[in-house]
Amino acid sequence: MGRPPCCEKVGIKKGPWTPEEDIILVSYIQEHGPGNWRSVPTNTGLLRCSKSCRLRWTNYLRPGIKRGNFTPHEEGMIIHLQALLGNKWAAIASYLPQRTDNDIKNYWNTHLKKKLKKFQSAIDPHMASDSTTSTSHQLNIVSRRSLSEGSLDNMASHVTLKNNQSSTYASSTANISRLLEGWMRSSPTPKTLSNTNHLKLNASDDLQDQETPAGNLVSRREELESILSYENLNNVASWDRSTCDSTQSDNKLNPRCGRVANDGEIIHDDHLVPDHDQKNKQIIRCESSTSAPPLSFLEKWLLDESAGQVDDDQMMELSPMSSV
DNA sequence: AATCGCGCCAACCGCATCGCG
DNA sequence: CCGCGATGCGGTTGGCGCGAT
Repeated sequence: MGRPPCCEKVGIKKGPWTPEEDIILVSYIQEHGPGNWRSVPTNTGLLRCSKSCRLRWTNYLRPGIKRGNFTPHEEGMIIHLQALLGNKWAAIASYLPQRTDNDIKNYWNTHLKKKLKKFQSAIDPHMASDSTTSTSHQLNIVSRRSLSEGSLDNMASHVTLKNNQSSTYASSTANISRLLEGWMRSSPTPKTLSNTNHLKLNASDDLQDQETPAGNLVSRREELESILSYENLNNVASWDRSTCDSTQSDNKLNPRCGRVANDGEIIHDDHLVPDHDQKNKQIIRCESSTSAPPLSFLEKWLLDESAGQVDDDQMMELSPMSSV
């Protein structure tokens, strides 16, 4: 016999919430605070299961939720974070505090997937059907431009134009890197990167052994570019993402299973191959800092990339929200 | 005006994970 | 360490609205 449904109790109401139910729930939470959802239906008299109450609160009634259209910047962030983290909607949502994971998930499924398809067709018809080409990698290219230029639609037309200019474009990592490199040069906030070394497409590169230019910013950028490289992204896509579970509110996000020191510096645990070992999980999960935690590596990078495009309000949004 | 098809999104379902005794 | 209840998360569904025919 299978597991009984969560809300099998007779008399439990399902379906859309009424304004009256919303009011009851909100006033209860105002008084008692969110949490202890099990007791909410009993204490309020709501004929809803605890899950339903929690979902209604977190996805709809919670204060500070922004509804309506996603901005191009939000779009870019979602695409980029999705490429890095996969379908970890809660983790992605923590970087867009005004959006719920459900919202982001819906937006991804209804809008961004389609846009990606459109983009794939534009960038290379073969690529779109080539299962060996990492979707994450394509998305990273898209998202970085999207962050910089404002929208995915612009990106698709940009790439179409680029393809027309060069009929020899092929879905190779080299060409992809060239595309990315071209963008890096045209980035609104160019950085002093080593021209020869700033795209690393070999997953066997040992990051620890690389000589990096002085300055954390540059080394981190190189770090990320390595992460974003084709092979590494495939790795990221294939390993169990839970090993870098960023849903823990006090963890620093580190896409490559390193540790993030309090100053934001990445510390690699290269011996920690992604696996299901719980002990490793404990190590991989990054230590939380004390008050006013520093921006994570990824946040800094995102901020950096979109500099000049992001207004102050959006900047504020970049801090991962502590769980409610 | 009626019907159909489709897109969107709130909500559900079930598994995973956490936390406590 | 283990079991169990509570909570979190992500995939999926169903209903509503709207445009096309």
